[in-house]
Amino acid sequence: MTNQSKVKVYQEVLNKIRHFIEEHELTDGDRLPSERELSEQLNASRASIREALRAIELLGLIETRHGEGTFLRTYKPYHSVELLSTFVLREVKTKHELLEVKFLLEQLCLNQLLLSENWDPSNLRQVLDESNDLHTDLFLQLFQTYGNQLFLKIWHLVTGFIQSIDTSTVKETHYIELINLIKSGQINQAIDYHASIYRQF
Amino acid sequence: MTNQSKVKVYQEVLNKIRHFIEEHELTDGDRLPSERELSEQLNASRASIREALRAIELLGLIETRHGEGTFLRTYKPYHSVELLSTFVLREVKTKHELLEVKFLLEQLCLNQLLLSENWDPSNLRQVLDESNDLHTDLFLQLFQTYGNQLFLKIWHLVTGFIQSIDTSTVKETHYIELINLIKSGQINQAIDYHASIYRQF
DNA sequence: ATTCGGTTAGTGGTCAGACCATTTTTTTAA
DNA sequence: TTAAAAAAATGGTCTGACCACTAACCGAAT
Repeated sequence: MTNQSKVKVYQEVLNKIRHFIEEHELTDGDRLPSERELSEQLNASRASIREALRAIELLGLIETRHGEGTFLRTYKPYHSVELLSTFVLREVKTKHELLEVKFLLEQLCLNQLLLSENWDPSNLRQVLDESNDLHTDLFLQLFQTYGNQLFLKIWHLVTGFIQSIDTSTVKETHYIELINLIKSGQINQAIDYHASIYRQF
Repeated sequence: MTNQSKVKVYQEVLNKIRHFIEEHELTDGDRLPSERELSEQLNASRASIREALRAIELLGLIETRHGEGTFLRTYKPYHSVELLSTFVLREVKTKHELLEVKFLLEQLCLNQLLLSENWDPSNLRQVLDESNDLHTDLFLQLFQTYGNQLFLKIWHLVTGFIQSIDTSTVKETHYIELINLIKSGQINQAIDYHASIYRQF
């Protein structure tokens, strides 16, 4: 007898929905049959249909609109990252590791920007003047400049976690100095300075 | 009036479960309260509880055993792979972002190992000989060697998502070469070689 | 006292049906 | 013709029921 024989209804439903999408060649924005229709067509209770839909909704594969229906949606792999991270981090939540990863990501971002030829650091918006959290807003802008959404998302996530367990802040003057180094094009010095800021932890 | 105001019950439940896990410091293998208990404690119907649990089950965060209960489980990014791949094959931009982040994380790992003085690359286990996925197993070992759990988990997460949308593999010989470079201590060359592997994408 | 076997309580798995909230469509009335 | 009202369709949620599986309990035979 096989060990993992029992396949749950909602799993079956997922497969059938998959096939349905392939058969009908549905793409982004297209509407799936209603939950009640699916219930009949796939021979499962509406509760099971919903369990399946809720699962792929959390994955970010569909979007539901009350009163309208269920729609395919552009897949965003990092849709559920927030949720995942909370679970993933439950054993790992040491302050040191968080800070280290955050630092490494930021340094990596600076390095990558340094390597890209068409980056003009002087374009950094002056909006930073009105910022309450210079560090976060500065790197938010840097990550956005680099352009990789996932990269930004991961950093943002780590940053959020740190702020929830550690409220210590760094003197603003440090970041003003860092910003000046960046804007004047001295990226290597900026990277060193950035590292020095973290060394105090 | 806000547009996305309505938060669904199952999403609330997910948050509450998250908090529960953190409060009670549950870890892999620990049991969650039964669905009926959760239903009472979290003030939601069992149906909603199940929608939440099914969702994170699909993500691979929990495991349910009929007649026993619901248990936390080591996160397995490979879990929902087949499902995702069918949905995801369109939309290339995110794939590129995923690959880029994966590459950057790996390069970062190599770089950090290079910087650490007490690392002896010759200690790389030969177990890799029996590997089905040289790349993954190699870097799994490297990340473990570096020792930052969070760093490893993030990489693992990204890797899992990538495998769900891209089954293309790289010739084993490339990794044998890479491993040789690492083991012989030529880390800088290894980093270059690693980059060259990714350039083909 | 020990062991075997059945009973029972707890748990996840599934379903049917009801009602609400929101949106769309249809019908009705001005 | 048009605007308001009603109806239908759809997702959101809850309740209660029943089944299948597991583990713990308990009594009877050894």
